[in-house]
Amino acid sequence: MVRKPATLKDVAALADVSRATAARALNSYGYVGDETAQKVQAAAEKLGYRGNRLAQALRNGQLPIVGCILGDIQNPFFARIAHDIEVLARECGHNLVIGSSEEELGQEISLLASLRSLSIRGFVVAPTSADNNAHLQGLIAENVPLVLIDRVAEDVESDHVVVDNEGGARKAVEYLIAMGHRRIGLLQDDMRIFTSRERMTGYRTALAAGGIEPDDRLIAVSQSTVEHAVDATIRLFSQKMPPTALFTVDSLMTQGALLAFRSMGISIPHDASLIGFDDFNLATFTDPQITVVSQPVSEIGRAAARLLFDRLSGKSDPPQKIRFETKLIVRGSVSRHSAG
Amino acid sequence: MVRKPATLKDVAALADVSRATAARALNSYGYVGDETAQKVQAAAEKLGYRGNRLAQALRNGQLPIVGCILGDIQNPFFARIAHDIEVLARECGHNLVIGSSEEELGQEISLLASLRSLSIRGFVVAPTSADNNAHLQGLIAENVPLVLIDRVAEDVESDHVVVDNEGGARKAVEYLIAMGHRRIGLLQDDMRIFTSRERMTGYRTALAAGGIEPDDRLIAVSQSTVEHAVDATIRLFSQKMPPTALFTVDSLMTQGALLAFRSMGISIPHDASLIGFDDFNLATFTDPQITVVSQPVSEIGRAAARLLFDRLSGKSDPPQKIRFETKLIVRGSVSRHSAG
DNA sequence: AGACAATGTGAGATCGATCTCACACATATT
DNA sequence: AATATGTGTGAGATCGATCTCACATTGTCT
Repeated sequence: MVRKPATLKDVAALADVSRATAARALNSYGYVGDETAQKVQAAAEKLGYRGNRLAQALRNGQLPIVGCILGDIQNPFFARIAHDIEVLARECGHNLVIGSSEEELGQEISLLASLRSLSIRGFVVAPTSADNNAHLQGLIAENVPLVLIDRVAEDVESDHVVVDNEGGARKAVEYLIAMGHRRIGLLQDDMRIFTSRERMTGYRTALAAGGIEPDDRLIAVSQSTVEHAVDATIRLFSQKMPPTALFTVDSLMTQGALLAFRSMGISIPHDASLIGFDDFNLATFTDPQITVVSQPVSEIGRAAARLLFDRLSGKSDPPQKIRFETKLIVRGSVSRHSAG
Repeated sequence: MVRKPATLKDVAALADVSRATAARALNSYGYVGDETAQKVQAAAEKLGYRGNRLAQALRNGQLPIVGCILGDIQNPFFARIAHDIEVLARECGHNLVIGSSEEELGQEISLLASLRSLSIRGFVVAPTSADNNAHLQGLIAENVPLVLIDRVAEDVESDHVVVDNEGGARKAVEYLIAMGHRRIGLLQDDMRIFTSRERMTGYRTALAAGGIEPDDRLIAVSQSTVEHAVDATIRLFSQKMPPTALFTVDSLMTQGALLAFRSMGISIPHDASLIGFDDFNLATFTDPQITVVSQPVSEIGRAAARLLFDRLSGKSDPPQKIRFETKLIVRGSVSRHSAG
């Protein structure tokens, strides 16, 4: 009952030619007689011959698969990117392996090792850590195509696609300052993460430009999930002198902050103002709608995939560094603060 | 500059033993002398030997990868499932290849063919079509482990994990009827999709039980994206006699309906009532909060992965069919309709 | 002493596709 | 007639890991 898939040998036997000839007929290279070619085609057809990509890959050293290591596919930002990469990979005859690092460096490393032993052709990685990247340097050293996404890793000379995190954060905080806020909270990820560092820098730069003394008590760190962000927000706003405005560094955190505010009875924008980094589907469904810094999510995955497939098809330019602009989208979650 | 990864041959050469012995030492089977074993270990260590999973797979016929073909990773429902499967796969030493069928049967078929030629060990599939499934039957015939998810395919005898779609839809519509609605709209997917059929059945059953004549003009079909759902909702509610309540069959459609209502100036629940199938993150962020039929999303992926890995480890029970219950979560998007 | 296990090791086949090489036969060129 | 060129085909090596088998070398038991 358990049919094995047909092999080239089977096809060759049925067509009564050698394996070499069968291969020539099916891949159309070298000399093959018309008649022979047709016999082989017919035999292949009849047996439903598909070829074994594993064997092919072993021979030529590479599997037509690209790997993608992201923080978490459940984050809509990464889901969108994964989707776009998959579409382009499919167009290029490749499949996509996905792994979540869950923002753990160890997991990122072991995932990468596991995928490398598959002789995968190339990788798109959103590195967990900005500076601990021997594993990525290893890829470069062995000439394995790599595109970094969303985040840059120091000392790793590869293509990358990022957005202007610092500028985006700066715009957000400058806007809050312009609206009269001076106690501006920051809800951010782990500082190992590149985007977190950059957004933090933007935050500090804007504060400095506004002549505001930074205050560590206004900064909360949390994992990038709705649940953790809720807790962090509650901690932040339970202080004696809570912030009057909050800047959150990604959309899951923005959602967490919203939930926290609701549970604490803090009304937006009356009791506190809010700006989030990264626009999200439902930012306009809330009342008021949420003011955000948006990034061109739909471009990032496509750009990364394009860079990767350029490399795979042999391009060997110096590493390309793409940086997309961010945009402040003013909605209704920030109110003017009359200085106290 | 381009180091190739070390092979077993390299290790054997460095340890000054044969390939066979090196393999025995590294995989600990057969007889190997202690001293020899250590020499080999040391050599492997030194060369950073990793083994080539491709070659291993070619030899034993299977690659430690499972494939996952879903409608669209961007749908949070599928993203969650993909994530849970990936976690379990990782625990079992497997990687995950993801493909989006984009609800196209042709794409599902070609994706599956492509993954099969990789000698992937097993599949989790959310089949696009309820009845056109020769490709899935082919898997079963060749004894490739397959778990269907979210949807069942007729005549495919395999494990599956679904939810009680019909019951969920029935509960939703019964609730609307109990609240006095009689012109109840349905916004659904393509009828090829299994869940769509079942939810439609639930809808009809509830109407029949309530003594309400079904009316095709109250039923709109749309692809499962926010954008398409917006259009479909607008068409539905632009009629002379629009519905007084709407039941949407998934969370993206629910979001689309919300957007459409807003753009049409229809206020919920005052001008129209709304229930969605599948709870979503932000259903409680809107004002009013959205009443939904929830399904245990976090269980589905895990259950499917467990079934798959049970098969992979040799279990050969008759196909298991898991069906999770759904639950009506009453929030604020349905109002009592005083019959007109 | 001779037979028989237990313990170690290596040579070579295997998985499936591809590619180099050598060989066959035709036709064309001097 | 002898050499070159063009076509078509098959034998066998290769990719890397694994596994069967055969062959050693010990030690143990009658």
